[in-house]
Amino acid sequence: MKGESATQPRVKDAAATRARLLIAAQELFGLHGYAGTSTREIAQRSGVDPALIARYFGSKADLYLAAVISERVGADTTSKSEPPLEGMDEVISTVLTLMDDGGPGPMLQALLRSDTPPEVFAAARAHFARRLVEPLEHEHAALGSSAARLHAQIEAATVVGIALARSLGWCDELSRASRAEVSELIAAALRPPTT
Amino acid sequence: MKGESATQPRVKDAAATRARLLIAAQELFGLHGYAGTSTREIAQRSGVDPALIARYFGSKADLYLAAVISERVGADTTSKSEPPLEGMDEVISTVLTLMDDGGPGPMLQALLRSDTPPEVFAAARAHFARRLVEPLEHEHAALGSSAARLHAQIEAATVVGIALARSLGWCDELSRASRAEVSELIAAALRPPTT
DNA sequence: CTACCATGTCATCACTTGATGACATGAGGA
DNA sequence: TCCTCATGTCATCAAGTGATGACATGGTAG
Repeated sequence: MKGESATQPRVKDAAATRARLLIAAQELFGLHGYAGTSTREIAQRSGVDPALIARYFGSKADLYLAAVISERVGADTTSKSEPPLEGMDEVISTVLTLMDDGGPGPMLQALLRSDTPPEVFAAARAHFARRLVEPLEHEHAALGSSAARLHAQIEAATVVGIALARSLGWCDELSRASRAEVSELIAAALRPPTT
Repeated sequence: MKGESATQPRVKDAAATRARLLIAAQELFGLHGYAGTSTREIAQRSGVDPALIARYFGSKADLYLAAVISERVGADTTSKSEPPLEGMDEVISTVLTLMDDGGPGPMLQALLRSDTPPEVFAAARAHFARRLVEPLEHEHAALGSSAARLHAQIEAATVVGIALARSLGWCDELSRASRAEVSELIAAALRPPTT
């Protein structure tokens, strides 16, 4: 019996330190990207010795990969189930919310930057397709729309573009507008012909 | 009379070296961002000694700033006139074309990355507003649309988002689609109510 | 109790970065 | 011609990078 309580931090707990590193990595990579984040920063933020990154993840690139893969994008990653997003409105509000909270996130950073290791980029791409494009594609398919995939990809890119512009502060009005308001506008812009 | 011909590279020509540095900086910063590009890379690509960056621009950050400011986004910067883009269609095709040619470009890189020096970010923001948002805003205003500014900003973000997704290879179908096709789809998505 | 091994700490490596100043060179004026 | 200074070259610095291996420590099995 281990006998440790969850609230009291155990002095030596490999799983916990690994998790702390992963969380800090997600936050920092999500904010500053791969090249813009040093392993020492990650270690400091998580209160862990830098050398443990090598022990638990192998290298900085591997840690980045782990951060991208285990990132929450609209669903829990803790539970394997990850209920998929259910349609345009949910995709929009999810992306806007996540972006407001923690910036672009590792997945988007990986997609936006060319300093991303190819492995990581592929993983991020797959993530993007599965969490954002697929729900939209299913919605299109259900409505009998033609070229469902392409339209879904365009919509996903639109949502991401607007969320980026808003949360990174490219435009005054857009950044000032409330999340609900922006949600409304995106939905209106993307859904005129149907219904 | 200097007596040099334009085609023959002069052995010592401050203006030419400065220009070469600036062009290389625009290309590399546009591809790999600020932190992802080293001064030595820029120097090597332009065939110039790294130390001259300091001489001609002061520092890496200053060079970045110069690269952003003097970047072409849909118009010549060489001539002060810079005829503004004339409407949605022109904005779309311009952004798509520039992105296909040279990647996101310094301005977008500056907007996308948080490692951007504040000065540079401000300059990029201004550039974004002037070259992309304003033309769209005028179009809206001309049509008597309400909230012209906000709508213009959303449209600009949409165009940029889709262009990013397409040129960076986030989605298969979107990246495979021809520029004309994508142009068409964006225009169709953004212009349903009017006309 | 003791010995072992997972866990954590520390010093340090080789390398790259941006930046600086001393020096070489060549063009143009006196 | 010779001087001068803008221009270009080079060696080098201090700081920071990712990574590695030796060592300390403490929980736990025997």
